[in-house]
Amino acid sequence: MAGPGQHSTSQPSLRERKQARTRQALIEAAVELFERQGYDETTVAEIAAAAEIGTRTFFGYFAGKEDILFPDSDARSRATIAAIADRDPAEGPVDVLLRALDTIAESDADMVSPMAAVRMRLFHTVPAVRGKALQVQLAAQREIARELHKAFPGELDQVTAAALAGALTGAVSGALDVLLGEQGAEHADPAQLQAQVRQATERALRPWRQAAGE
Amino acid sequence: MAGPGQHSTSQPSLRERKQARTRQALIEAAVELFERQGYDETTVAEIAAAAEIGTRTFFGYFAGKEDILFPDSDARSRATIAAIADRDPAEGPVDVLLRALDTIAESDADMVSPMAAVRMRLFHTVPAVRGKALQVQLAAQREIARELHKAFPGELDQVTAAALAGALTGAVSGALDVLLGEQGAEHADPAQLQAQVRQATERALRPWRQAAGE
DNA sequence: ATGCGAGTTTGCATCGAATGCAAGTTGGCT
DNA sequence: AGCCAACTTGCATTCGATGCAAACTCGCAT
Repeated sequence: MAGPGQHSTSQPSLRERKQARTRQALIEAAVELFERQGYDETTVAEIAAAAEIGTRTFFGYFAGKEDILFPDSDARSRATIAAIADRDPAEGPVDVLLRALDTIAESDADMVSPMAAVRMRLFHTVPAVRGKALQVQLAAQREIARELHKAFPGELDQVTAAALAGALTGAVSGALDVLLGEQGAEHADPAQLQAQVRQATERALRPWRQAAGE
Repeated sequence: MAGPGQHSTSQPSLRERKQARTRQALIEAAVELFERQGYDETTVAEIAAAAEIGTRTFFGYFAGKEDILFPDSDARSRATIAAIADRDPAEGPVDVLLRALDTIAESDADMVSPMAAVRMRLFHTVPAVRGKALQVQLAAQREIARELHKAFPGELDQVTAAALAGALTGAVSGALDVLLGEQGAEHADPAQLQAQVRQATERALRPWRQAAGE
């Protein structure tokens, strides 16, 4: 093997601390460079050099150039799954998902990170980044579908659970696509943004509230 | 410019016929090679050679290696837009979308093409192909959202239209992902496959059907 | 029919992402 | 101290993708 692998749940060793620092340095260097020169104009070699590691080593930390824009890519699905986990017995599937959506919007520090802005701009301009982002979304959607089916075995079979998960992520990303795609998205008020997403999603999923069980 | 560009609506000239043949030859050669050797093991040079054109010329016909798996990528959005166009005045947004999705599921001859099978297998194994497929889907979704908003200006603002388009396409693709993603999808005969697609779509859209008209 | 010109094809050179390989180097642990 | 495994790094290589300039082909007006 070539690259570092994540480790135990115990105290971080010197090695792990160093790797974490290197990883962070890579991310910051990349964001900085992407912002200044653009994505295609920045080479992996430059990023590695800026983080003071060998070019070859970069690929030990990230599988590809795009991947550096999606560290902790499964944060969203983890949050959703957590929301599903501690659900109220009275809640229906759609209620749980909408609550998860609220939870994410509140606790998601990623919406305001400097990287998020860069990522969003590159999403609209660089096909490779768009492709990667959509793959991350699909992975999350699949994970959600699986947990959803596990949490509501009687109510949702696998296909229906997948449909619901797809409907949720599709609705949210669709709304965000419009809200953030328009110019001036960077100066938007997060709270108002969330309200709009919430409202649009709720309307799109409304039929599921009653019809969830077949 | 380097590559050929599509032409008028009139009679296809000799030039255009040749290009169409070359394009088709490229597609068939690529599918054949992908099938036999796998995607990563097939180089663009091989595809071009099999179609008897220079390697450089390939990129005049397709922007990248993945793109050859998605010719006529906007067929779906065109069909949807057509369905939206000739809607009944009494139909609501959901009704129109449901009808559009039905039309697509039925008239989509692409589901049984030899390429479709290869494409589906590669979707699950090759990240680049998966990314491209998702981008095509997103493009269609956006187009649908735009037309939907245009068709129901008073009823649907842009955000809601996008959320609705995302929810429906997400639900269908989510259901298909589960139903066709499991093993054995490749060995099913076309008729059975088509039936499965129909069933998945049906179940994914059921909640909206029951609540249609609102 | 002839020949001009736009549209195409192609080879060549180049760049950059990505990977295998084979040393080196470093940190963890006894 | 010293071994072992994990990690780093450079080197060579493959392949996708693009710019460039020279050939070539077809459509069309004369």
